[in-house]
Amino acid sequence: MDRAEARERALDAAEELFYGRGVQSVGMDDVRGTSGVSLKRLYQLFPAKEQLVEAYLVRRDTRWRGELAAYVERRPEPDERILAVFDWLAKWFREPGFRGCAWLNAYGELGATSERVAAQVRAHKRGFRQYLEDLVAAAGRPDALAGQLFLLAEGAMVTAGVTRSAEPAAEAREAARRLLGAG
Amino acid sequence: MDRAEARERALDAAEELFYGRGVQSVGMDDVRGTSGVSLKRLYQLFPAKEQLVEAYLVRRDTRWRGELAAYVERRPEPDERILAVFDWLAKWFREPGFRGCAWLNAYGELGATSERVAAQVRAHKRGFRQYLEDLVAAAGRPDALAGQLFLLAEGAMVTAGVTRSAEPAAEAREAARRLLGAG
DNA sequence: ACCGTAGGAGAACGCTCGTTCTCGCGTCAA
DNA sequence: TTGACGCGAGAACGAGCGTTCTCCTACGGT
Repeated sequence: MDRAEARERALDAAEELFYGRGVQSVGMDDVRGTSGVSLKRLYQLFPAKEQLVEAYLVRRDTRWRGELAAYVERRPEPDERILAVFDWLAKWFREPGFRGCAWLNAYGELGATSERVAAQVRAHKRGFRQYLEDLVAAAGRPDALAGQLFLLAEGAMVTAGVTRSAEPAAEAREAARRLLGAG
Repeated sequence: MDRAEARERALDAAEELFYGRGVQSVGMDDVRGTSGVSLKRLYQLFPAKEQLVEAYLVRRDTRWRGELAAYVERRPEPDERILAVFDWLAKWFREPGFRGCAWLNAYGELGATSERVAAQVRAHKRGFRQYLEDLVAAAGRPDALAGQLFLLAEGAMVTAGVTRSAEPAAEAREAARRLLGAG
């Protein structure tokens, strides 16, 4: 197992464990057990747990936004693309093991104590919001709409996480549809 | 200092510390130091830290929803009342020391490990949502609107917490106004 | 064959923190 | 006055865990 593969395995384990059980209730020893990467190697790759958390959030951010964009861009119409964001959320919420937004969970746990984690969360949310702004601009809609869609999406993620239901995605989609209709 | 006063002081300290720094980074010894209530007394009043957290969330829920209702009910018009919810959020977001929604923060920190805390969070959100449903019904608006307003409010709280800005309240208010206008 | 090095397993260390215990003082009933 | 009790201060205990260290094995180059 070379360095790159060890890194991937460590991040796979970190993602599964941190997202599923929360960061603080997972020890480095759990990451070792799940990944098969020894503690020594883990600390060579990530000098401290905080940096493993950061790397987990970075990698997940890339994949999350990539999958969203891939899904959305299958729709040809600009207005359809905007609504597709909420369809994708619904699909995500229904995945087994869904436990809310990884970044908001991490922020609740570590935002007050880790500046690196807080910065990652802000970067992810900024990226998502920027993506919505791009979709809104491409549809020739007013800028202000993007912020409103963003709030609907955030509310849906948080509510789906707490209530363990996919329903908020449909509610948010309907609200978005009405905002589009009225705009 | 009798039992009731000790309880209030303990909860005052718990609220200040848990909300300001997160639950996990505050020790029972910090609560003792801030409240002036001895550890022995604290453990008489709350047999475990988890129950102090629970009591903190319960008491804050009562006050939070009470203050919201008091603010909203100063407006006579039903539609105005709905929008007043977002004005109140804006006021809350601007308070010094605002650090996001206490319940969502607690959920991110403890939702995965404490069923009691998770239940309190769900109860609080259910109560808030029910309040919106009442306002919507009183305005003669369709039920579905309440869920949409709820998502806007949740999105605004979460975004205001992460970005340390009151702006999301105004964005959510504008979206709500448009949903009302279109409904 | 031999040495140097990398890496794995897991013990060890040090700190934090939830919870309990000890001790000593003040109070109040009889 | 005395003795039982409640309580505060803070030490003590024990578990969890991030991080480092020790020891041993395996292997690659000469």
